[in-house]
Amino acid sequence: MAPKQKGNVDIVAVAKAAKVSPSTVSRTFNHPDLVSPATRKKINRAVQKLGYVRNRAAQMMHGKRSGTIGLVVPTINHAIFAEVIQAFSDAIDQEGFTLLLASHGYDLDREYEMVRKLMEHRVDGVALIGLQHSAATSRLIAQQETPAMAIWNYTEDSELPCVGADNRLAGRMAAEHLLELGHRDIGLIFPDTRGNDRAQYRLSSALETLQKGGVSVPEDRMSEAPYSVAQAKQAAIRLLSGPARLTALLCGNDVIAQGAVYGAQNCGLRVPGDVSIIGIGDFKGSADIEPGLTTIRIPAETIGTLAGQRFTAYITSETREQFRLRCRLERVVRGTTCSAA
Amino acid sequence: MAPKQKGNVDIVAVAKAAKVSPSTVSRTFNHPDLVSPATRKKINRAVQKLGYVRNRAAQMMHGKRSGTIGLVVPTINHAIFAEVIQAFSDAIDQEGFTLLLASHGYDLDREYEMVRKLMEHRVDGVALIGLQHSAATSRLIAQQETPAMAIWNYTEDSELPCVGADNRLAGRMAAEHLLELGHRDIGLIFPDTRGNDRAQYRLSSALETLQKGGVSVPEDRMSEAPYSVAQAKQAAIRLLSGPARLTALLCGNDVIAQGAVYGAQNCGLRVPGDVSIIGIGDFKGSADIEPGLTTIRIPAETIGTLAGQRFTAYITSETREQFRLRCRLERVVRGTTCSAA
DNA sequence: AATAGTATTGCAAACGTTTTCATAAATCTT
DNA sequence: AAGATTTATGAAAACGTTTGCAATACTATT
Repeated sequence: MAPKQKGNVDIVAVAKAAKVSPSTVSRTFNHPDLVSPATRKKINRAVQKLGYVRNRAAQMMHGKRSGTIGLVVPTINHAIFAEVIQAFSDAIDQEGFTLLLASHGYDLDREYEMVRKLMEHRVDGVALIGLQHSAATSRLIAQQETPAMAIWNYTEDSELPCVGADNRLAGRMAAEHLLELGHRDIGLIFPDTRGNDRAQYRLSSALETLQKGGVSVPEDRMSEAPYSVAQAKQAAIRLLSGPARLTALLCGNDVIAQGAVYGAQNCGLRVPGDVSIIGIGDFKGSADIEPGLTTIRIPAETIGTLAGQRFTAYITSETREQFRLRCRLERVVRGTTCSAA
Repeated sequence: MAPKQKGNVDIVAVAKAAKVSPSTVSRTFNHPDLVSPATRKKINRAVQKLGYVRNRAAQMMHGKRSGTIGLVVPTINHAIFAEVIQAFSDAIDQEGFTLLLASHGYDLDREYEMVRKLMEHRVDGVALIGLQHSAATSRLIAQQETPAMAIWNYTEDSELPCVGADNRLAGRMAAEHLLELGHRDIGLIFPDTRGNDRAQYRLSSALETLQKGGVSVPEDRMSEAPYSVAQAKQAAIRLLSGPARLTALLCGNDVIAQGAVYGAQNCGLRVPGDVSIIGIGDFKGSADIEPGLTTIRIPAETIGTLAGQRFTAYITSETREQFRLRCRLERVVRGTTCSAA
């Protein structure tokens, strides 16, 4: 059926089969209006018969766009990033772009390597998670004049165009919620903040808000946990079985919060009766656990979609005007928080 | 610091800056042993100064590999695929490849489009999830002679090289577990099996095993649920509040199983006291919920890593000998199953 | 029926590399 | 110290496209 010319089906093979010149074949793809319908039909038949597939690398060499966008994330294996990646991928796919994906495991030096690698493939743009990046990365982006953007975090003075949420506000909202409920003895469980501006912002603003509310959080009420339910559970147990009688736990993200819920239950404490727990993120599944997790919702899907749409528009436009989109946060009160005593 | 030649830093710019010919520059990258140390140093300095970044598209035009591998998944936004993608990405990255990722939402026609799109970018190989694909997809792969492999599912007679688990066995193991515990009234909740051979295999072999064990599962004990805790919960409630007095639920994957646990609890049934529940997959988090989910573990990370390693080896080898790897399944008994009454 | 357009096609250069071949310089033979 | 190797470099062709320009074949105008 498909005669496959030992794999070397290129535009000139098609031209030969259709008895026209390569130029005409090329034009049929790129400017069909300049080619007569009859010729077009001949060419399409030849394309069909030979199973020709366009070679974008070769096109690219004429200043055409590669049609790829690079996305560099800390990790793929994460409810929240998975959701962003999916939405971003769908959005750029809609515009004919393909996703080049790389992850760096929260290591900013590896992030640089990944960006470099993507640039070797001449991506039309590179999207990064968060606004904190190594100087080398910024220099590289500037030097190559590759369009770049930040996803997930928003600040009004960001260097890069960005689409995301205000993580400082997220930390504040979580703290305010606990404050409003009358909690004074509050523990914090956060991930390592190095190279993770999202967590950094959340933590510092939560702390600040609590302070302003007259609540101080000494060292022994803070704990660090990686992105893992099991380890967060351990961290919560440590905190809750310590000397301080905590009535609330503020967690850096929903996975940690989920672990904290199990940890509290494990200590024989009822949630929210004995201890209130709030997360940040509203991951898929946070609504489903029992009791439903109270959290500050960050609209991952919306962010991914918007980021994809804006970025492709940015890339294809001539003007290249900066954009900064702040996505609204939402306090989602479910079953893991209630007023203190 | 970096003078950036209006973005047109190519190999001849470097050559000019280092006062050598472009050939020598090229050689410095590809066959450094053929160029004198002194010259190499000059060239590296020029590269540094101009911020030159290799152009793989241009290399590719000389029969060099593109250095990219395409991965087409049903969806990224899925605990289980996210884990595979991460592991696969890391494994191929190790070998210098970059990941081109696309998703099709369980639509085999869209899968074809995605494969085609990846081939336009001349990926060095394309990995697909599962063994069931449209005829068009298979034809395209054969015609283009692009190395291809299947991830996640294993059968000994697969057309494509594959790394995965035997999903038939998974279904059987889950059914056997319930049978061994003495359950006779068993309900099934599975996702839509169209275009999803993993679910198909699991379902049919579970059904078959139950049958052999003398347990029949009439239509009204089967329910369909998409990949969503909330909807699985509803499906479980429907099943458990029906006329049949079910003592066990066999779920097509862990997300559904988790929903089923909540559904059972919602019906006032204790798990596993009143109803046993088993899932398939052992997703991240399945161990953490309360009670821990009994499941058939499919080692996603191992599969992803192995797939990446084997595929890159396959691609870079001359011989191209087929490979088929079956990853071991494991029955993980946690807290959601116990013997019938 | 001759002229001026217009629609369609082909030629050839260009894109940024790699690689074969040829050449020049350095080193080794004896 | 002359030839024989070996080492280091450069020139040019090739890869698969796109596109500006030139050429040809139509069509419309008078």
